[in-house]
Amino acid sequence: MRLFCGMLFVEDFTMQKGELTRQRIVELAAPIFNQHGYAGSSMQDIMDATGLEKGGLYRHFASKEELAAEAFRFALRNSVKTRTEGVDSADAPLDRLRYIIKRFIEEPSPMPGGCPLMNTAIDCDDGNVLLRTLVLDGIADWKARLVAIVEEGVRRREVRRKVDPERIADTIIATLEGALMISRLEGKKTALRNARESLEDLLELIACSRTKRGGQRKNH
Amino acid sequence: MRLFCGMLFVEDFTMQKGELTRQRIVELAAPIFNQHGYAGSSMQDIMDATGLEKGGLYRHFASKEELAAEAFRFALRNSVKTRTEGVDSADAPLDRLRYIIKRFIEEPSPMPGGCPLMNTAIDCDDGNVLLRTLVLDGIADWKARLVAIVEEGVRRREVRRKVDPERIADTIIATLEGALMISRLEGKKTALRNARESLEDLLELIACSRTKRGGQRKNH
Amino acid sequence: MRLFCGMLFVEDFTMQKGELTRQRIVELAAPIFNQHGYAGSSMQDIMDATGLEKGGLYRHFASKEELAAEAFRFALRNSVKTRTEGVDSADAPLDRLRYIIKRFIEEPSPMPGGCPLMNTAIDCDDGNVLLRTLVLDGIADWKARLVAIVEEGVRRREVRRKVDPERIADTIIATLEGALMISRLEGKKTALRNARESLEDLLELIACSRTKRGGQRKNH
Amino acid sequence: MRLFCGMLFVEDFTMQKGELTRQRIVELAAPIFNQHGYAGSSMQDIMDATGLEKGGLYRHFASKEELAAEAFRFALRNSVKTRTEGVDSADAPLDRLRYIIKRFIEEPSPMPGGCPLMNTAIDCDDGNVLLRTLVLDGIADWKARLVAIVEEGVRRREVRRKVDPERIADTIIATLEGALMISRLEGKKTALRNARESLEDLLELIACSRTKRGGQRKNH
DNA sequence: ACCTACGGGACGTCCCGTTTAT
DNA sequence: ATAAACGGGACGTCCCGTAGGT
Repeated sequence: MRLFCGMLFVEDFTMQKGELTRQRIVELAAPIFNQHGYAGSSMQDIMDATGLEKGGLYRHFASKEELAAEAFRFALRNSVKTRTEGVDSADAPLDRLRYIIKRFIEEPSPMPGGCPLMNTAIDCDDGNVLLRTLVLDGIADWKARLVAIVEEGVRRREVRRKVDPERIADTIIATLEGALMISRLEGKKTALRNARESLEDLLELIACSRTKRGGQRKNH
Repeated sequence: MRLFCGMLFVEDFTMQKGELTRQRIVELAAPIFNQHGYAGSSMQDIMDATGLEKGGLYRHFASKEELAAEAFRFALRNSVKTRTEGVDSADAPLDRLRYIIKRFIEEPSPMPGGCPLMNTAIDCDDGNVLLRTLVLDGIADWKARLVAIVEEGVRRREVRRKVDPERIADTIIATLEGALMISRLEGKKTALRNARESLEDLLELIACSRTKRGGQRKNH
Repeated sequence: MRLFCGMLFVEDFTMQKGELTRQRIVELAAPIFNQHGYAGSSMQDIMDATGLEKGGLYRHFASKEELAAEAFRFALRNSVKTRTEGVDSADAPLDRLRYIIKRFIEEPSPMPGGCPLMNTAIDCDDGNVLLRTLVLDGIADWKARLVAIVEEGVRRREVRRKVDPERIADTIIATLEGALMISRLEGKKTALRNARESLEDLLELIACSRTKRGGQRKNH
Repeated sequence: MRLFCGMLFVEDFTMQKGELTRQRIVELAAPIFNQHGYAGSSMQDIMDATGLEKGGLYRHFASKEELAAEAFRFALRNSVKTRTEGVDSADAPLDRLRYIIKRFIEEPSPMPGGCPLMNTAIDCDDGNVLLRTLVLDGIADWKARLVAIVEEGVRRREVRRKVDPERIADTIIATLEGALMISRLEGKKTALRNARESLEDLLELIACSRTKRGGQRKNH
């Protein structure tokens, strides 16, 4: 039996009906929590979406919080997958960063409600410890991935030695997430496109040889 | 009677007791809504914070939504005020931008819970139309302010002619807000400081004479 | 303010909205419990019937059991009222008994589901102490009423002195209730009509002068 | 293999273990359903009584409803058997009726919870079609038996020609069942005894020669 | 401005009837 | 025949936002 489990195909000959139901619940709950937040989503909403009753839900999850955590994990996995799909098509580290930025702008989130990381980061600003940890991990992962690429760039002499990889990672993440927020609010992609342009300026700035593409740029 | 003076409501000499109470409610409700979101904040929470009973609250606000709107207005006003305080100390447009960025980093938000704009933008992603409009206005104001400064820079020959002021505005806002989010999540200011550095790179990039400060920069 | 409260008009200037709602719940719950029994009726059924939510119901009744008890009281009051309406039109005790029997046959129960006394008697055969007491009281009341009429008949020399009033009361109640059960089951009134005829035979038997109507009877 | 002998299923020599278990389940389930009704009895109750697990139960019965039906059949068979035992000791039709009435009063029901017919009649007043049919059949059987006796009485000139046998049957059943209900409720046999006396009056009334026992009666 | 009443509805527990794997 | 798994749904508690009365 071949099962789609988040971003991975998992071979599991023993997966039970209950496990499938659990998966289904998670998949349907994820967009709800992502759109309305933890407090703004009710178990009734999940019941409506899944067609299950209370009993069916609570058999698979001990509490709303646990379900929300699972749903977040799923949403994050999905987002990461979409955002990183095809990165390997580029070889040069800077091109990989450019690809990632482009991908983010073009396919902001496969999950209704925007970026699960940002949504949940803000939603769980109060007590919810579990969610908070998960978001923190998510951000750390993302940052690590970007840092690795920048470091690889330095190693390959494509990126200047003095550049702080973490600064670049932070900046990319911050700018993209912030722009996504504005973009969603305004209902148009301008902010995202503007962010992309500025980030590409930034990449050029940290590149070893600036002259390569600099002359062709249009806006400055 | 309330008088709007600059960014703040100032009590008139004839302000009634009721009006004062209303003001007090708003001030105490703002951090609550900003921290826990609309759905996550209850009238009971407001009661606890103000020491008033429900009836007392509903005497001043027709509904929770109205109170939340008022609270958001207050929170936004407060944030804007804090962030723009002292901008006039700098004269050159680019310096003003630098000042604004520095201010944001150092005094991220006087309102517990972070930036009301971002929080509310994400919180009201679902139905809440009133709040959504207010946030949109808030972002537009902020953007307009930044655009005006960049335009002034162009006029003064301090900023290159080809630069799109809106792109700069979008980038600054996006990067600052995104970095604030990360910063709050991580519980340390690194992300904000990194964002600042990158934004200053950006400003230098759009400045007419690059040579001025470029040589002194440490990281590239 | 004039309120219909079960079988009585009650003058109550202070009756609140909540009390009205409570009344409404009872009135709508009574037929449900009477039809499906205690275990067979759910609070959800009551919610559906009243249009209220859980909270609205449990504000007025501490538990399902309490609501069921109140509903039974209402159902019983209603039944008694219907069955005794117009008894006073007859003066002679035996005629009053005949009238009561006739009334029972013709208007077996105003409450969907049949006689609340019988239904509840059988339904609460297990633990439910509260309901059991109420049913017992209901039966006792009914019996007392019939006993009083028979005794009055004895006093007026209309009924033979040796007749045991309680036996007559028990017989009338038993026969009517039993016949009603059969009647409802069969979906036709034959059993009730047969019971009536037999009961009238019985009344004639205990009357002082048998000759009066005996010759005119058709079936024996 | 089961053999129907008189009123009971009797085990054949070749009866399998499974069939025995099924029989045992029915016997233990019958009093439970008879006492608490269909909705008030749970499969868990049956499990507790039989010591079987759910799977064991469902091996023998496709559903709760089927088990309840079987249990009712058993309970009814048992009741009928007890009530008719020894009727043949009397020869004269009226005496047989008197015997049946006496038996009913003295041995109201061998099945805990009272008469299965009455209990189920009232319990299945709502949807349950299968049970309803069984009860209807049960009543019809009983009535037929009584009608046959009365008709035999007419044939033997023991009962007046004009008497409607069905009326007598209906009256006897109704009165006995009604009295049983009262009796069980009150926790004493008075109602049953009173019913018996009245029914004996009735029998005397339909008998051809009244004089026989009339003079010895005490109460009128 | 307080206080209470009101009805809505979320959450979670428990157990029910049924199915499945063993 | 057992035992666990499954999804349904009942019950009841708590608190929410709101409305009125005082």
